[in-house]
Amino acid sequence: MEIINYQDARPIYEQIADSFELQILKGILQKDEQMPSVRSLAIELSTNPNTVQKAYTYLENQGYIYTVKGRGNFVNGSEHLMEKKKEEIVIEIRRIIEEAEEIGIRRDELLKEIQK
Amino acid sequence: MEIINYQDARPIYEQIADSFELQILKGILQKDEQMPSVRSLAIELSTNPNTVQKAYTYLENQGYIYTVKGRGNFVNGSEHLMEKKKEEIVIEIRRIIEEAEEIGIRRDELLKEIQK
Amino acid sequence: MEIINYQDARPIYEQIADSFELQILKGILQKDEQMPSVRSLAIELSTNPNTVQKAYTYLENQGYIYTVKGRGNFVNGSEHLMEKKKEEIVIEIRRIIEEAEEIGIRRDELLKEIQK
Amino acid sequence: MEIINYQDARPIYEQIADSFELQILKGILQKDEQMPSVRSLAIELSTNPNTVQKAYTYLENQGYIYTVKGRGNFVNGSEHLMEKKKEEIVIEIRRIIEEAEEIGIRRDELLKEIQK
DNA sequence: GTGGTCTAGACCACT
DNA sequence: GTGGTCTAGACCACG
Repeated sequence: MEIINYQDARPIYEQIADSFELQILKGILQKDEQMPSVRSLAIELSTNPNTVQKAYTYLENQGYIYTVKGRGNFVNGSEHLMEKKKEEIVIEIRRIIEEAEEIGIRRDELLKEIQK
Repeated sequence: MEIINYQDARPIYEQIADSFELQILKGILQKDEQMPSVRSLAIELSTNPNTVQKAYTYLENQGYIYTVKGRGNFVNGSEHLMEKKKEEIVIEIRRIIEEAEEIGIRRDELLKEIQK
Repeated sequence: MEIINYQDARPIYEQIADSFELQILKGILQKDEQMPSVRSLAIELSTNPNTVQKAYTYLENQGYIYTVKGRGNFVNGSEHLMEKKKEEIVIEIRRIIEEAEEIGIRRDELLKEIQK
Repeated sequence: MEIINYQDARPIYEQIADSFELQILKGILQKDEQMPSVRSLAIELSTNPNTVQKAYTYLENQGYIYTVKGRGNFVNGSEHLMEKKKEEIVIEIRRIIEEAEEIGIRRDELLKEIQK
């Protein structure tokens, strides 16, 4: 899997974080599994350790991983993270639908299109 | 209507562009109506003319307005723009749903939540 | 006010963040007031812009400030931040008292001492 | 009792030290009782002997244990340690309350919340 | 000029 | 070896 796409406008650290978020939510990375070390991942992705560090700090703030000093970063359990993510997605879709309604696109029209 | 919200993380030019996009799609601004001049709008919004210009350029690229040299900027017709926008929204929602399915959230679960 | 204390074991960015958190909660910095720019504060504190940036990012995540791209950082309103902070303090004290009870120090003994 | 919690952000040596501090203050470990050897504890906790040694050094500095060269580590009496600990706790809580007062949270408000 | 991101390289605490 | 922090200096988007 290619993690970094330089064409992508999003910052590198965000692409890295998103990639791991996805792997954790999909269950590819399991609870308490060790993440690649900051340094090794930096080399693998041909990027700077600080950039990887920033991604990991973000993932830790979001509750996806936890850090053990001197040992490394490890994956957190994903059950309630999945619930949180689902909630976010629902809110996101609702927001888009409401914006659409504001410009006169009817909700049922959209839902019909989506269900196709 | 307040056009610029500084709490909003989006860049100013984008907020301005979105605001006019909305007004055009809603029909508040009608076909061939003249847009405020870059300078006057910059003063009204207490912002930089460069910022307004950037918003107008963006709106022109998106097909919402057209420029007549020496005369100003004018609104394009909104019929097919509305269709285009609706298409974009449908694609956007579909993309989100597909991403959700990738991490194991079922489509019908989401749709049930949305229709609440 | 001296913001950075090199004897202090806490990282510099945290000391900077805490200092501003305090100023905002005390009302010394008011809603929508502009924060010092990253660069100017870095010079003033004889530290690196990245360090100040890290402090500001932290303050933004905690809801103390907001960023306007190209303009600077500004103070958020502190009303509900104050509530949040008070909640945190209460939880912190309760935690300490419970730990004390575990080793046989009675709650009322402690409270009597505190009220002196 | 689980001594090490890797989810906990505190360093391992500190968690080990705290755990023994608690056992001594609770009286589970009695005066002059022998502590587990550095090596055996390291094996039991699946951690590094250096880490256990660091915890023991810390406990010795705090007066919780004493070392007899060639024989091992032994528990100190806990009577005056308890007094010292209680003192520390009171000071800690007072410090927090004073900080709260600095940002305008009233002492009696806090005490009311705590007693709930 | 302002913040946001990134690189290169360093030092420290912890294991 | 591992993460966390910091410095010095650079480039980009935004206004």
